[in-house]
Amino acid sequence: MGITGLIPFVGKASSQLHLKDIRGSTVAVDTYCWLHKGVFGCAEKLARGEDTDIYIQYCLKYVNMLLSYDIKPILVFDGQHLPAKALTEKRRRVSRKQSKERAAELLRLGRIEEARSHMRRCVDVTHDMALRLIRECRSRNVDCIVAPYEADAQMAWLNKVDVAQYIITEDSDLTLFGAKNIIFKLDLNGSGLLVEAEKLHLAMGCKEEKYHFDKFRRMCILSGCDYLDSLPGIGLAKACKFILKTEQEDMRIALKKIPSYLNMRNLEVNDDYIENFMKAEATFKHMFIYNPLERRMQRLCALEDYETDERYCSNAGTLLEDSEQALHLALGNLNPFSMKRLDSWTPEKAWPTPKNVKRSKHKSIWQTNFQSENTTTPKKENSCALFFKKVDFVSKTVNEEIEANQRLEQAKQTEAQLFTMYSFKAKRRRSPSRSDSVDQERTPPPSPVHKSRHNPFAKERTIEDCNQRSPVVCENASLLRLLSPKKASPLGGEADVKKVDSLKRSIFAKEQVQVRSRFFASQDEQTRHQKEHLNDTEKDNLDEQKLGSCSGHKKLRLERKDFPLDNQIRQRCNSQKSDGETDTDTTASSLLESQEQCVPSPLGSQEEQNQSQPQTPTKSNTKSTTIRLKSLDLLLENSQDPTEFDRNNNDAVILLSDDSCSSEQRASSTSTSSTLQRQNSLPTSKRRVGLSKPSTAKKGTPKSKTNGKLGAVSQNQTKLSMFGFQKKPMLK
DNA sequence: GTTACGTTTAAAT
DNA sequence: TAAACGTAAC
Repeated sequence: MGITGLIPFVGKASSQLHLKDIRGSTVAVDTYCWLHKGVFGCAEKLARGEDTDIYIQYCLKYVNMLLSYDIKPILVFDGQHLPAKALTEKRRRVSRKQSKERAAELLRLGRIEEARSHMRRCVDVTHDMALRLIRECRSRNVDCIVAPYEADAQMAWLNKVDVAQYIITEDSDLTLFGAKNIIFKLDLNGSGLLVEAEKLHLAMGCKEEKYHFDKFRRMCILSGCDYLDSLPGIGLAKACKFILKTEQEDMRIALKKIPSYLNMRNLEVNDDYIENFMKAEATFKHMFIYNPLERRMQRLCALEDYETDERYCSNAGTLLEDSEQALHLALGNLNPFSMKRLDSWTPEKAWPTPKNVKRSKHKSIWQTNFQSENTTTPKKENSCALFFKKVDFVSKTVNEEIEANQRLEQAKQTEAQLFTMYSFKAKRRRSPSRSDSVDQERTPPPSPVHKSRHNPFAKERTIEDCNQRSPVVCENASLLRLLSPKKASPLGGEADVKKVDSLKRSIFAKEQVQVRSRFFASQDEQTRHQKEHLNDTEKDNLDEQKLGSCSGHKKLRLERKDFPLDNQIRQRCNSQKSDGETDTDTTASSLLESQEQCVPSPLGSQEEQNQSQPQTPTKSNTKSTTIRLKSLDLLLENSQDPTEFDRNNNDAVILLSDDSCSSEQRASSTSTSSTLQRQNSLPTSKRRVGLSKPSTAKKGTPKSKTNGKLGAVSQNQTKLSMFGFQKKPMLK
């Protein structure tokens, strides 16, 4: 039941959280929440008495999700019912029975849909069902514990002693047990709502120095909780008002002042209510839990801690004298209601692992040496990040560069992790020189390197290279390869792999690459200053004018009907292209981008992606040449023949900036290579690849204004939209 | 503005 | 089952 309206009430103490933020931690899970949701999917089968494991599989999905984020789950189950909740449970049983009878009746009448609705209401989660899940978890080395009474108290204790740093539940009652970090509404994408106890004073509107957790708990009890109904007319708001007003610590005295403090003269606070209030408070403080580290039952908080009179603890459970029985109850071997032995599992015995079951490597709370090695809070991992070199040729100072380098060094330790995050399930084609390249990655060659001033992602070239080889239009090997694989990679597939490796090195190891979601740009100072004095329409006109006159651009059109995707990639793609991207004149960027959207992201949640794309412009903007390394990698990996791109006639448009080019040129795929070759004669400093709309373009500009074209870019402007990683740079 | 209460909706596949 | 929502009463 929980506290009505508590989650909205604690809004100021809550924040969105993703499981990736709590890697390496341990969470206690209110497993009945998952079981109840899982049961919903197979309620009809269960109501008919058919065997199903759908609810088990549903729970295991969550377990696996947690494990995938290197989070150790401890599944906590409810134990015996407290006397205080006996009435509630009885009501529920009656309600379920009625629902079952009604469902049967509706089925007889042929009203299937209505019957289904009632069938969902008549299914209960039994301990047998919980035991099935416990058995599955045991085989996966995932810890489970059955609380002597309420799972809430057990989880709060695990949180209190720091065995679990977070708690996953849907029950707002948990906050009253003193849990520190609670995750509500966790979904299968890994997103949830974190409520932090240390911020609860914000929700109450109380100064931190005047706040004590007891005040919050008393407020909640006053507003009505599982163990005590509220006084008529008292909700969270009024309870909060009263608690903040009273200075009296002794609630037996304070509660009598409610009518006068809240100006509710007709309200009666009798002795019964006060007695029950004291009992409710004691229940939240002193309920019995099981300590798996010391293998004994104990109270959540000792009575001495609060100098609580034991007579108020009548709803806080009783101590099981038989310690063996208490242990087996906690292990899940006993039915908590009948105390009947159902299983004989012990943590000491090595149990065989079923085939195809992957065991977690986390240390079990049931291991005797767990406490000595796991009592410290896991170190929060440094955020891994890539940095991008902000191409600001005017204002960049040496100090800034040093700072950026320092940040890069700090980020390096997590590069390996980052590579893992952005790796693909598709098998990587390993080149024979792979090991060499890995070594090189660790110890970059000390040779003098010529770095492009315009393209931070450009492949590094030695000075000798610059002298010997004719300059290429596209310094980015991957992009060039995409445009013209034959010309770009005369050495064949192996050379391409090397090029990509080198490209990666240049991004991840050498260059300072700040990752932005889709594109990054250095603003052309001249254009920017010019635009500052113009209104939006004039800005757009300026953009169009620049593009139209093509004073510095060359437009290449690669006629292709289909993009080279192997079946594996195609299967991942769910036609997520938006309307704007389904034009027949689809650009290479949008094609790549639409594919990119289909590639499973290590980040997962949409919300997070939004966060990581603070400057993501409108669709028309993102349609610009945004080519992601991941896509290129994927394409390269999945294309056995480097010339495969040519065989597929994709429709791609790439803008190239070139002062010497005075008019818009279009070239078919057959002429692309020659066009690129002509570009080779251009001065390096004037090469532009992958131009996109300037970031100063008015957000949400109607497509008609820009005519669906890419934005104008002046000759000094470098706007590369080639590697739009989704990882948000998070630096501390 | 707050509370109480009835109704609707989402939960899963 | 509980949260969310709408509405009426105070």
